[in-house]
Amino acid sequence: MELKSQLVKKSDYLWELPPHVKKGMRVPAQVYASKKILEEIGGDKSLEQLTNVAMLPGITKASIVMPDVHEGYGFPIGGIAATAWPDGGISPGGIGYDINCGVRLLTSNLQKEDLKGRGEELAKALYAQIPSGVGKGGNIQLSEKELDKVLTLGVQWALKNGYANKEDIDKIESRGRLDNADPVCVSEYAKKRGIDQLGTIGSGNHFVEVSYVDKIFDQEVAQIFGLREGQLTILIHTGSRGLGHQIASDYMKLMVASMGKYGIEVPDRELACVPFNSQEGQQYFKSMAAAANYAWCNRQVITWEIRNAWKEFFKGKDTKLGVLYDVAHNIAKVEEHVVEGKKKKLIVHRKGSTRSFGPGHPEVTECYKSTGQPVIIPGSMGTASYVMAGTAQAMDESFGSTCHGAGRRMSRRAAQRAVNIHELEKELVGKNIFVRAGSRSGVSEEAPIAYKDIEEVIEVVHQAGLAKKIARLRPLAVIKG
DNA sequence: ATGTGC
Repeated sequence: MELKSQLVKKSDYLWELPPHVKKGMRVPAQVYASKKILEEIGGDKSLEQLTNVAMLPGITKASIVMPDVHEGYGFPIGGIAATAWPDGGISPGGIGYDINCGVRLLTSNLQKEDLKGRGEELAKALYAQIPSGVGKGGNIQLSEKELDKVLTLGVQWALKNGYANKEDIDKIESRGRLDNADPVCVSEYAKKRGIDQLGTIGSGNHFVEVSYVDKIFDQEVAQIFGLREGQLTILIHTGSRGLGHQIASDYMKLMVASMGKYGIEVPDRELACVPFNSQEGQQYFKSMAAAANYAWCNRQVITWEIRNAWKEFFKGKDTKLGVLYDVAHNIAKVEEHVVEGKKKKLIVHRKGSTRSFGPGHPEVTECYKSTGQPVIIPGSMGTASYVMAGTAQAMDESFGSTCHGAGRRMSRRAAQRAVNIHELEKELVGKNIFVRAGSRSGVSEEAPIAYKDIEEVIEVVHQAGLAKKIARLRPLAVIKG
């Protein structure tokens, strides 16, 4: 029977496939969605993948997806899989090819009016300053030894080398550094691909976007986050580039080869995993941490590039740019969660899913302790993005996780076919949004119709209590690969 | 996502 028709309604925003729907499921499969979102789910392999994930060794409580779910490599994108520490499975497919793909939000001291009539000019100025595109290198020359330091130190490297302010560090998830990173576990080829890509955006759905605060939903929290209506903000969405991609490829291959040794069987090779505490598991985890550090460093160097361009562009004005927060949405972390009343140490895979740690959590930075961590959710190109806050309910239900974006509803190819690029460009200009991109086909793939409605996705996680709406941002200028 | 594929 079709999986979708077997979904059991648990609440207005939560649906479940019980373990008996498919042989081998160890836990239920859960979908956070409204009725409207549900209509768009299941046209691809995402539900099949969700139930496959429920078969992972050591999977705890449930295999979970958010309303932005869509098909991914083995695991669905928009999902969370927590396995039992120390010997539950760790799977590169549960993290994705772009290790520590994530989003950073910068806040300015300028208002929308300060940009009036200069949107296109700003897009050009930023495009000139920030390298982008597939396979593109950047302007920073690293020696092999320095690259190893980036992999080990993350944003600490950026601070030591003048690309970061001390205040930035506290406003980055895990302070921009995972200390278990080990460059020895990273292949020479992966390093070669990463050595000249620090400070670059890449392509696909990666971007730098100048936006403004269009609406505030929670005045008190917005004030603590440093947000006010009309304020210019900047979103950075990118990850670990060729380096992370190569690490993912290297270890997916290794895990397929070593899985049998541990007696692990999974329904799809793309779910290949090994015990977290096995030699291969640890090698991957240390390598993944190195890629995560690279990605945080990448978003930090891009911040530095933007700060330089901003200073020049708004000469004579208050050009200070602060970091509101930086989140990873493709990563695995060892975390403690309460499951069935008991504290448990888990390996939490988030693939296209964002941490949403609530108020008072020890891992939430001091300045946001009272509000819960900032959660930054980018919408599709030309639509809104959201700033949310983590909740206690997310800690109870979804291992402290929420969605990561609008989520595709059309494949890249389908989008290319469906979108008339000239009309799309006209439409964006009509909305006063200036896009500067290296590839026109790349813009088509990212057209808003290729994505779900961000408003609906946000409403689901807000109503479900997994994150709280704080502010909405609207785009003004976008830089893409 | 990715110097875009077995």
